[in-house]
Amino acid sequence: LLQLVAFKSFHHPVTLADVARRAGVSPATVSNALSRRGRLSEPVAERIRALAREMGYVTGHAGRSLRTGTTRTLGLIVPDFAMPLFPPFAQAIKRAAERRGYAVLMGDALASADGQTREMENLVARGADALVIIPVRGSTVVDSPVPVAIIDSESRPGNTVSSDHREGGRLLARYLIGLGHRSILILAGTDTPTGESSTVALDRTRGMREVFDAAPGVTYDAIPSPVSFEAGKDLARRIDPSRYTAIAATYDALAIGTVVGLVERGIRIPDEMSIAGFDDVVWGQIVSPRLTTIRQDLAAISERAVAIVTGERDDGCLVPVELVVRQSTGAPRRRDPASGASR
Amino acid sequence: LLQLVAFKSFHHPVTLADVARRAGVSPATVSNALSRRGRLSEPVAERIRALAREMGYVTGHAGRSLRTGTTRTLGLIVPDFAMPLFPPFAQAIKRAAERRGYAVLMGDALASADGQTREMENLVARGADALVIIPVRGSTVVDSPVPVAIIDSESRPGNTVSSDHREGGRLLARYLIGLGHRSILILAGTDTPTGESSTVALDRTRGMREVFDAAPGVTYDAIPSPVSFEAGKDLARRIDPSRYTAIAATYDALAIGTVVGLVERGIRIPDEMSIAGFDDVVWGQIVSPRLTTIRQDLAAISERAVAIVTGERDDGCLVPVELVVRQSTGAPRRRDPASGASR
DNA sequence: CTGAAAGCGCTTACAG
DNA sequence: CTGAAAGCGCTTACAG
Repeated sequence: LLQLVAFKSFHHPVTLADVARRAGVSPATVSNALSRRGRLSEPVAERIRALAREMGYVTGHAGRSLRTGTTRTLGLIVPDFAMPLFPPFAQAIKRAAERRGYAVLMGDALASADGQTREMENLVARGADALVIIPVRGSTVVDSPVPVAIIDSESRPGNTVSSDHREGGRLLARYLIGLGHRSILILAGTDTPTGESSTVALDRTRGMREVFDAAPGVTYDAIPSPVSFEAGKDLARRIDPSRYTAIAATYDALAIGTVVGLVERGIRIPDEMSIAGFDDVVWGQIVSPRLTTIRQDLAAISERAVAIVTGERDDGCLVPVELVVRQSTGAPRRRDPASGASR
Repeated sequence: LLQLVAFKSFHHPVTLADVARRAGVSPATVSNALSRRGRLSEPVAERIRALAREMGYVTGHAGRSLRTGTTRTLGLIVPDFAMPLFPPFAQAIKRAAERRGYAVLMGDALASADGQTREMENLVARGADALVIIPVRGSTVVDSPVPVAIIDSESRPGNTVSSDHREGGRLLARYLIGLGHRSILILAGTDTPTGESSTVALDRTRGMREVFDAAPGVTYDAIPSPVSFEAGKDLARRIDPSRYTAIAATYDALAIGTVVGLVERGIRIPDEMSIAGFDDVVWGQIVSPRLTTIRQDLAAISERAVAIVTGERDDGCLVPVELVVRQSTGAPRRRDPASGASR
């Protein structure tokens, strides 16, 4: 238990100069053999590369950084790692970065705008070449000395990459109407610690409103709310289930809390109430019934954000989202059984 | 949407030499003012520090690393960020590292032993001063050129820091017996992709066996299994609920899957079946009923692992665990209603 | 096609 | 108490 594995072999790392000496050439030549193809005759280069490999040479990062002024490291700041959306998001960004030979330094804003700013300074001081930021809801991203890509909503000023949250709202609204719902409750999830509304929540709500407003015979209420699981449970206790046949929450955590709260009240889902959320978070597959949701394309967003920040592209984009139908939504069975149930 | 925020101010960073010039002293003196207290007269030092602050100087990491041979960066490798235990674990390790002025480079083994080895090489090449590894279940940690702290079980050879998983098993077993359970099913969670058993699962099972073996009138079966949520759901379909009054799974995900699977079969929890797990993962608070579990002290483990790897200490330790009672366990109501129900 | 030299930004041992 | 010098490990512009 007390023995430290692998604490033994703290060999001095082998340097370019070591390899050069053994190869009988200059360090410059080794460097050229390793990185700049075509500068040396292939046989010589290959001999040097083989030797380097055999000696276990790996490029010293500090030396390279100092010389090139670049670290090939990206800083990533997420709002809060404890929220289920962000670990898979971070994985996607890491993959996109690795494909380009970049490492990623993770920052966690711990759900506060100050934390976000602190992490920005931190990561820059650590030598991040660029930053990818998923901002804390309602926060402003301060100025940065290195390139920044922001992943948020199309409504954020100066934004770069975002899911088409508004279209997501429309997709969900159309789906609910198609199922036969005519009285819908929107849990807007717009309350933030800072008081500034989350543009993501706003866009999702706006998309739903557009569709509901245009649909004859459909009524809805939209109430502001925080976004957490707990908030959903609280709300579920106060909702009048006779007034609506469906609830659309702008975040899965909120939707899941609502599901759990309503189930505790003995309300059957989806027969008495349909519920849906946004983001396709893992929790949605654990709750019973499993949650219908709008899924973001994390891989596509990450790919673009990293491409921007590494200088491959300079334009942001709107990434399509997708409706994922599960068991928490269905035709209303209680109040308007006649109205075109689709199954 | 297309505009890049903060892309403007790519000022050349201000260097030590810049500050020195403006202060009319040598770079060495600025360095001394900034880092080595007492080398300069306080007024002079303070004047230089103020100037540096005003000029926005931050220590260039590459230069410092090259000179000192140290990066003050820790590499962390987790088995799989998609598993709910690891994001909060990573947060705890990051906090422990930050308290000591270390940044952390995150590695994700993506649930494979090869991935783990690859990440080790990666992080070392990136200049990690040391590594903290939570190994993939059933994997071996290969030799490393930098200090490594391993977070696993006391049964792993060469291990350094671990929760007292065995004691956790004992705690849970005693609790179930105290509730009145006499026929218990252990879901051992010992199957791993590599075929090597997970020592964590083994220790947990061992702790439970010890207690059950010593308790008169208690019988139990222990069946091997994988550890996922899906595996739990599958198992739940095949379990004969008349044979046991309680199920103890060595991981929460497995326990939660079992809960969901049994609930789908209409089995009432905890009246007809008590279920408990290990780790106190967030999911356990989303499932209904909420899960009784054994909680690890992530902060204490992380603190020690980081202390070891930064050279503050050289001894590992066994960290106590804690029973968290929630709604998924209770006195057996069905088969032996007489036997000392404790509530 | 190959090598010697300069220099990236720091810190520390040494000299004054 | 303060400064000049050396050097950490690389890469690249330049000279041969």
